[in-house]
Amino acid sequence: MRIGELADASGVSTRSLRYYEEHGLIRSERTPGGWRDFDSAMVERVVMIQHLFAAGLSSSTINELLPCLEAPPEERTGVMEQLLAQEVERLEAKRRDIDRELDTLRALRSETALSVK
DNA sequence: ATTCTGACA
DNA sequence: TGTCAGAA
Repeated sequence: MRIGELADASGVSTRSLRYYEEHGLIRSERTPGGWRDFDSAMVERVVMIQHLFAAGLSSSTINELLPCLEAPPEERTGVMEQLLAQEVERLEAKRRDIDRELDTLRALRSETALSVK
């Protein structure tokens, strides 16, 4: 299938599909005319990648994760569990940062409110 | 009409 | 990531 068809089938823009390929997340054949030719089975893989990006993972992390997700459960090593645990930790740290920022802003706002009255 | 690459008021 | 250009 061509890139436009894959885009329609997966809901991922052609721009993103080319980006995925640039970063080695997906592969494609080329027609004599130079057009990308994807296997229709690529649809689910692309959707998976989209979800991982939405979770804030980097393309390099996704690249490490994909082999694990596609390998049969028996062959899955602990790297997947380790990577995911690491991402969870990263997001929790980010949340703590945001909470800190909220505290300082709320404190500043209450001070400001008092002086304006 | 569709895709390709490269670039960004 | 969108989008536009210029070419195929």
